[in-house]
Amino acid sequence: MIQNKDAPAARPRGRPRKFDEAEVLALVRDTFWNNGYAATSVDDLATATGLNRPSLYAAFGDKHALYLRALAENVAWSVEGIRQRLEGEGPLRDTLSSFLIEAAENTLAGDMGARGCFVVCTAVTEALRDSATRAIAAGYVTNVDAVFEKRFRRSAGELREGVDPASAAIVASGMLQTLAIRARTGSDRAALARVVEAAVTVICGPRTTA
Amino acid sequence: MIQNKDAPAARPRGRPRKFDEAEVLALVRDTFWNNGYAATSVDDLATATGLNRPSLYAAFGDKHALYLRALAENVAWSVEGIRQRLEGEGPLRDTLSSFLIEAAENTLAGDMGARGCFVVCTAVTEALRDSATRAIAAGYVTNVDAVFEKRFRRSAGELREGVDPASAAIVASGMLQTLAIRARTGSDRAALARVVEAAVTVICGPRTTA
DNA sequence: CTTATTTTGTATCATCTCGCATAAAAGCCT
DNA sequence: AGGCTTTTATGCGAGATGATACAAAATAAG
Repeated sequence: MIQNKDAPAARPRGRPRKFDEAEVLALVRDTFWNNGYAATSVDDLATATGLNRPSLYAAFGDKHALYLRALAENVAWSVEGIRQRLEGEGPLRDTLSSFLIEAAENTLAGDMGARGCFVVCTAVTEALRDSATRAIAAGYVTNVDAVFEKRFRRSAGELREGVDPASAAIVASGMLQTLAIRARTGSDRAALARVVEAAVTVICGPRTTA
Repeated sequence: MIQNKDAPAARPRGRPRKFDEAEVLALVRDTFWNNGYAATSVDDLATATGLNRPSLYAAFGDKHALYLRALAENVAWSVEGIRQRLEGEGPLRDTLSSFLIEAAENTLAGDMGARGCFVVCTAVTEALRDSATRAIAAGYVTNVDAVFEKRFRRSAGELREGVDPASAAIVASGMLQTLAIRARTGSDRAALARVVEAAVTVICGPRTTA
């Protein structure tokens, strides 16, 4: 009873790991994100993480399991991030606009250049051959739609007339995807800003509407 | 002068080819389209086309050149197809709606399942590492935007109030992309129809507006 | 018929890739 | 200290992959 019961896992048993699992997963995710699943070799992952292949296999399973894990975590993290950034109490137009601008900024990030969205720009390619990847990607699409719809339902009065929350959500979701695609294909910040402006306009109406 | 001057290339010189270049390119394109660039081996292409590797190399260059060629042709064909399908004289809403429904139908096609759009669902992944692919994909995005914008400018009066042709084009282009992404991740025909309906509504206004 | 030219098809080569076997290392427990 | 357990690190092996060499085949030109 002198021992605390929620210590940091109490040092398991054998030789301690030299890596942090979350950190390694982030590096793995970034590598897959940059190159896609098929073009990433396990060697690439080992180099990127500083681990050697057997350590990767022991900790996470094979390449496919590693990809699915990184993808699933990214989806969960991403959907939750969207939810949080939309929950503000201000005018819907402002919330949506600043959310999309921040999203655009995220798609422009990346150590090799604008990398877009992990799901949209890498998982979609694999989705046809790999049903597990497809399922996770489908979950992303569905959940993003749902998050937008829930938020829009709360402020349904601020949507353009005749645009129901579900439709607005589909459009917002689609515009989020096009931001990623455009960033990865070379669109610059100004071009993405025009995308954001267009999205906000069709969802909330023209700016000088008040 | 007895010889015609526009005969079918007048039989070049040596042993004749046993394949049609356009047919082979279509099969190559389908293979890349299904699996993406990185996951497609030259062996896969040889099997799909019925040619052997040396014939492929001799006729088209290496795998990368083959991909770029298939991609570029698909972009040109695709952009031109969009342009043609939008040029009708009827109400913009109807033209846009039936165009998008047909586009949705196309994204659902594919011998392995709904394959989406060649550019959006395969080239985007490679775009970060490969500048040639990125350039072609960027050209697709830019040209689709331009085609939509031109069409919308012609019927600017049928756009929702406050939505300029350029913004409408960005939204239409983005919704076309999301159709591809959704199809490839498993959305069914009904779900895509809702996407089309949402797109038409935000661009042309609610249906009962007349 | 012979020669030149081009394509086909088999075989080959060097490299990459995945996944694992094996032994050394590093920490716990008694 | 000695044993137990888990991780690390080197290395290996079967197979895939990209690309080419080379000879046989097929056709036009002379």
